[in-house]
Amino acid sequence: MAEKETRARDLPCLQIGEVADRTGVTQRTLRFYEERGLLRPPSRMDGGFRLYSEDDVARVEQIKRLQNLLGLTLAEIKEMVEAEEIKEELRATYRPDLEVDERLSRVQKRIEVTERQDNIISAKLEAMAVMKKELGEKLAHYQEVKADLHKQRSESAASAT
Amino acid sequence: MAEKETRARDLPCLQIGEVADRTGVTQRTLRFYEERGLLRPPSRMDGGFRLYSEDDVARVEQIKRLQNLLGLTLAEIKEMVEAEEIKEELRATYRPDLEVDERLSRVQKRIEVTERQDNIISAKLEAMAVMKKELGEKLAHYQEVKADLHKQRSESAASAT
DNA sequence: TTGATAATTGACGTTTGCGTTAGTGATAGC
DNA sequence: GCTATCACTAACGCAAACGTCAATTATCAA
Repeated sequence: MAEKETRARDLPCLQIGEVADRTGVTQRTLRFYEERGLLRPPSRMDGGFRLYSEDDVARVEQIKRLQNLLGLTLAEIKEMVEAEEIKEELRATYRPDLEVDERLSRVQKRIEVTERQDNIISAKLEAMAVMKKELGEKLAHYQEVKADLHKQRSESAASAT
Repeated sequence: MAEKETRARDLPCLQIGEVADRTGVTQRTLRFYEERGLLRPPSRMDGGFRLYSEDDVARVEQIKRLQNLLGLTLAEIKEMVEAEEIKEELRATYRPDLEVDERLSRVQKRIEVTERQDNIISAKLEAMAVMKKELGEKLAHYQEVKADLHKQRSESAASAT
């Protein structure tokens, strides 16, 4: 049953326009990502129209997060999403016993990639926390200056009467 | 005395090469930032060599932070550092009383810019925190899978004897 | 079946953020 | 005064990440 749900999620039924609308990127961008290997070549309708799945949508969103939040290049992002490919490959070709070593090394690879992402995020989070603190202090200072100036103005207005 | 220190910090005495070394950007980049209005045109030696101050170094570092952490474009960064200009202008032409309104509106401008930065940072921090949490869960999951596989392997090894 | 949309490939264009010469002048140590 | 750096301007170059036609074909609703 879990399998059925998985299949339902993977059922490609979205045209490129809808994916574009939902993810906020252009059709051009979707084709571009495909060309660069960031998205797997989607299945097609008889006429050749691309058909995307919900998984593909999730993937595009992930790419955008890696771009916007971490500032990674598409080349770097490609490396990371390739690890996702391996996951799906693992799930598809589920040959349980014999190749345990192979599966182990792939899980290991995924662990490494995930740890790298985590390191990047952690470093950025730290630096940004520092920056936010400084900004807060700055703001407080300006607010003070502003209050002073307001007082000055009202005083000089009072003395002018 | 505070004024003397400020002047000491502003004393331009660094050549472009040293600034490049200290900030980790190239000389080309420094000239480029100047061209784009991100750095004020520095003073020059008799022969025309640029002379930077410590304040300039700090500015370059700030630019780099805004680029790397927030992913802002140079155009956006320019807007922000222009507010810094106003600060220095305020400090230089310290005409206390008369133009209180003018000073108020400039402080107000700086407050707005700072708040914008703060908003960007806050949003990013939040999104990144979510991402970090997800990554943590992912990692935990993989570790589990890894442990399972290890167990499988040792078991099949045992049954093979 | 006939428009009105929506998608396809291919190719060239654009912006950002610098890199990279090239040719010339400035500074400093010996 | 020579020479080894260092810096100057000007101009062209370039990779990344798409944008923008153009010409053609699909899909779908009426």
